[in-house]
Amino acid sequence: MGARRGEDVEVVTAPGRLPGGDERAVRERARAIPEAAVARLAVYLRVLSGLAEQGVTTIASEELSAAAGVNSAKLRKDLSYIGSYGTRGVGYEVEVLVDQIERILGLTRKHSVCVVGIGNLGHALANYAGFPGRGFPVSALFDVDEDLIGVPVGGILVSHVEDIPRVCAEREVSIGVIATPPPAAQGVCDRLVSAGVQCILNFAPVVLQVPDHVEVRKVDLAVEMQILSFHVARRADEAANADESGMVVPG
Amino acid sequence: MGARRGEDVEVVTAPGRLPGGDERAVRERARAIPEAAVARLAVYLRVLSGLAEQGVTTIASEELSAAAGVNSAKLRKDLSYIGSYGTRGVGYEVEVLVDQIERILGLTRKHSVCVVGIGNLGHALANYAGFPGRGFPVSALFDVDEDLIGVPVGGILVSHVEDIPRVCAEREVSIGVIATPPPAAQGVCDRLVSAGVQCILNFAPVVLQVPDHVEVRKVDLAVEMQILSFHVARRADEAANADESGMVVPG
DNA sequence: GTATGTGAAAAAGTTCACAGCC
DNA sequence: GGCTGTGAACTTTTTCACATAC
Repeated sequence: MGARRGEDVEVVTAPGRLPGGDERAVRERARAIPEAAVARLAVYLRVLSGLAEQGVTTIASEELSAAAGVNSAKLRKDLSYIGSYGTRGVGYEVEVLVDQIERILGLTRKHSVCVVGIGNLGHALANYAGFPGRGFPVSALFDVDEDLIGVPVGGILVSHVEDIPRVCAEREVSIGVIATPPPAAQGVCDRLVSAGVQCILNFAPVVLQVPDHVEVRKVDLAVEMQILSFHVARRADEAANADESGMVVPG
Repeated sequence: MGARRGEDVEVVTAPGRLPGGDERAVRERARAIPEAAVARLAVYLRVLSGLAEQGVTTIASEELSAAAGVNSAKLRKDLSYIGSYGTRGVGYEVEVLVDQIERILGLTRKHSVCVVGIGNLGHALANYAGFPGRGFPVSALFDVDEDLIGVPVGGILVSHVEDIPRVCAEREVSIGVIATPPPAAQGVCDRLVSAGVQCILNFAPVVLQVPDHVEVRKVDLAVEMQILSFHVARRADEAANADESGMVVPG
């Protein structure tokens, strides 16, 4: 990522420092993109794809950031993590950004997905044909319900949860989506992990315990609702306070 | 690396700084619970409710934090934002924490929810009878499809999107859930806002534009998948690098 | 003139470590 | 002894502001 620097700002290595691990740490850090920035890059990508479809070829940070709901400094900083692809005085070429973000996010390869738990939600997920933002083909479905096994959902036959290891290996599943009832989630997770799945998207309201090398992201409806509830409450408080211009709060 | 700030750089207020709004800002800050902590409080609440059901009456930060998937210092800090309800040398009373967290999150009152867009996902959401973590009754459903209007889903009749203002007012909806196709989302959002809904949970892959007083949270499948994809890719990179530096890669 | 890219400052969030209380 | 509560240290993330390039 050839950000060129006039001079090498040599890190004046303190003389007593770890010799071996240091360089690698530095390289890793240089390569590292903040987690928060990764999430936003995905958003920028979607906005950019939309723009490309509309025939927009060039865009300035100000405009792109507005469309993505962030401020322009943050957008530029985020983009700077992946390289320097803009033109000063002009802006960014939409197509270039799309390509670069896709590269960074690893979207140049396909990631097979399996969905475990074909209830209401699992059904909905399986039917998101090809999963939002193509590149994530759903290639296996699992449930424990005998009545569902062998039934096609969104074009894929449901397999039994017991077969997770075999089926996931065969179909090279790299991402597992858990949409089971809470009590089943940890067990399913363990099976996925032992099947070699390294990334899990968890919709079950449970905190999954996984080994370090497995990445879990969770989507938690109850938590989201409660956060909103908190904001409703706070707003009510603020309104009350504004009213009184100050003092409050009994235990 | 030498940038330590050992001594108190006394904040000699630069004479050019805003003096007026300062006090209020300070007071607000003192009262404020970090956004990140709010999300975790909701998780603690769930874990605690489970414990209470199992008859556990007292728990130490170490154990509770393990169950919630965070470290104990963070847990204690988070709890400290809502008050001091623990006993040194002992731990926390489960019931007390449940009550206090519920109070802070505003769960002592009910929040009526409406779901807009009764497709696969909306259907699943509407059927989450009473919504995860009771206290969020679904009290209205909306769609544009004439064939759906008047049909009961999860016990509630679907209304037309045009009726959002009237129905939301009647049923005192305080949280709107958007599960429409992307192109419809902003329009629906505008309607919800004009109906006085101040909190929105958005499942549509669009960045919603709302006035400042409206709180939006989004659940974005595509983004979640892409973040996982990023981690798959990074892992692959790391494996390649480790290879280079002579490490043994596990199968 | 205009808009990027980026050090440096500020803010937010996390972890440490230990005084204080049981 | 054991565990909470919390200032202080540290880390990460965001914002500022401007040199740099077109």
